[in-house]
Amino acid sequence: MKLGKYLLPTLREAPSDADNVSAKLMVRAGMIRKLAAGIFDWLPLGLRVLRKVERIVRQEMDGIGGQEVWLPVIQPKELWEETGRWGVYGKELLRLEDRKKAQFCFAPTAEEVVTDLVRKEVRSWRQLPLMLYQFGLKFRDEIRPRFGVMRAREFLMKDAYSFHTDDEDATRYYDEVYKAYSRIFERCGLKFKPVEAQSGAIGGAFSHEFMVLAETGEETVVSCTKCAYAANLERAECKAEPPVSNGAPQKLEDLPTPGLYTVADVAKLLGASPKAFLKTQLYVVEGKPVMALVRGDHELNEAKLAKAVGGGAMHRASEAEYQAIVGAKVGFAGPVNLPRFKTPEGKMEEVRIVADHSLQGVTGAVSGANKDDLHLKGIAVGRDFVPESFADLRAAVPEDPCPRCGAKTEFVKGIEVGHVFKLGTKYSKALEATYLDKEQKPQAMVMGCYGIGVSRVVAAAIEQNHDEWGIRWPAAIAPFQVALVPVEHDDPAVKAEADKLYDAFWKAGIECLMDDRAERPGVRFKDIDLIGIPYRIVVSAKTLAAGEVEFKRRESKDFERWKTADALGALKKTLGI
RNA sequence: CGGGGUGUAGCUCAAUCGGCUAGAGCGCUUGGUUCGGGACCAAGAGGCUCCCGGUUCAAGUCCGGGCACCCCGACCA
Repeated sequence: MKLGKYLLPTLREAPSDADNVSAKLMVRAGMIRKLAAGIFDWLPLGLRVLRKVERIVRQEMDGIGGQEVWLPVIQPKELWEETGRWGVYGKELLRLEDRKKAQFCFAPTAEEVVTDLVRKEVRSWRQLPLMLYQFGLKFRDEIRPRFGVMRAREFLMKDAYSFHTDDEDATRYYDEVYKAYSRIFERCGLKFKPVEAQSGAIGGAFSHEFMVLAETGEETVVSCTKCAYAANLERAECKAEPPVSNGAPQKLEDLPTPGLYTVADVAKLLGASPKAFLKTQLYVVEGKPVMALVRGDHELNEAKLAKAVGGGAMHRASEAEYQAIVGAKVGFAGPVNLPRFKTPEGKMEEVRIVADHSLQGVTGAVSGANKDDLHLKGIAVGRDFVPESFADLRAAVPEDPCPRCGAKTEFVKGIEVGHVFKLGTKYSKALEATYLDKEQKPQAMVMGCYGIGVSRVVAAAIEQNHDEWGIRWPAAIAPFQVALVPVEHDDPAVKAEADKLYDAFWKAGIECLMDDRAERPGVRFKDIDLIGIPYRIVVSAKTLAAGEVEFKRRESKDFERWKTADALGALKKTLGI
């Protein structure tokens, strides 16, 4: 490719709305342009990188027996109603209507469609296992798109779905995909870490996320400094701690606390540690109130709470809901003497109480009294109230030991680029995707699903590989392998040599970008650095006089001189081909 | 969806208390001098000042309404 006619609009300054390093650099390097919030044009240079990543992913998917398909982005409502997700997916699902008023959505994922295809076309155990994958445009109407293509609304995803006769085979295959994912991110030149994850809206038994480690990542990973344990903070387990000792069991007593509604305020009044408190938070799950309790010095983890209460639509109680449930101002709720509530059907029911497992056996605790300006002290868990269950409810902190080996943990930031789920039979049962086993009995297929944010990988690679001058592409995903810069563009000898090398490189299968613009050398060097081409060859009258060209690596300040006749061979050696 | 902020040339930004023909730098075009790390000189092109309405002799500037974008909190590859 020659730059003179290549659509590569590089910018000296980043637009003010580009909000992180990769977004700024992608815009400056002429890879992308923003069309609307979370929606981007991909220009030729950006698309080349995207395709490079895509090719690596495709090779690895094919390598584990995947078969590429192409599924619709416009999907009928009926299919989504069969799995119940039309109702639960929420506003993130972009819904559309055709001229006949039929309802559709723009694909945010494709479990429904692929399972529908398989249920119609696969009947026998002999056809399993089967893995189908695609590169598909996805649209998720994110509340707040940001960070360029890293959290876009429209993005390119590789989504893969596997179908198995039984759980054992699905688990075996999950492991194969896991390994293939590791190879993909390695080949892309990324420093990454697979971590245990929440399965979220897609559902399923267990899952892992692949995190690209970068300071600017949005995810927090809890990682053991000794063993292999790593988990998304949302999911990081906390071991039950022995009950804090607050002295001998005490009588339950009123504790007037006018205007003091935070744990910190009341602790100060009492001169007690926040550990002696039962921190109370109210949620509404499937329309019914739930009280969640953690120790005063801990924070609640909503994802864990959701799991503990059995899933379903959940939101934190609003101020009005809170007051209706406990009959007191916010800050004065507690598990003791909690009033019953009236269900929509008019029945009176106890409010469900779930407590963090570190609260088991605690005595002498303090909590709200469900009356304005009043707390209770001397609470004994189990004596004064009995929670429905004890569970791991709190958010992990860096001080927590590793739940596997007990060693020190650390928190690191990551960008989620891939996610593997073991789905089980959630979708196959809902959509009746069955096969006939050897005894001619219909059985639900066991499924797995596996995603990679292809466009996000591009941004993540930049977050991890850049310097003050611009991008530094890992060789495997660089848009071009080498840049060729003829310094004196109007010198016939220089031009002839550059053209000769350019042709020879392409003939040898080396992707070469020649900057033949009539710009001053400095401008062209800056642009080549900005767009991050790994290697640069400069042809100038000066070096040509010695029958040489100059070679430089993007990450290095040093130059090499190559004889023009050896340039192709030397470059091939550098590229390992 | 709450809370905060910003919309002026392709990009980054000015424009005093409401007052003259809305400016600068970069980029773009033409000519010239330059030519190994974002050169210089000269001449140009380029604006529904986000949109609609209002106040005023006068609105980029004030008021009302909308829209877009960005930032801080709940979802996800």
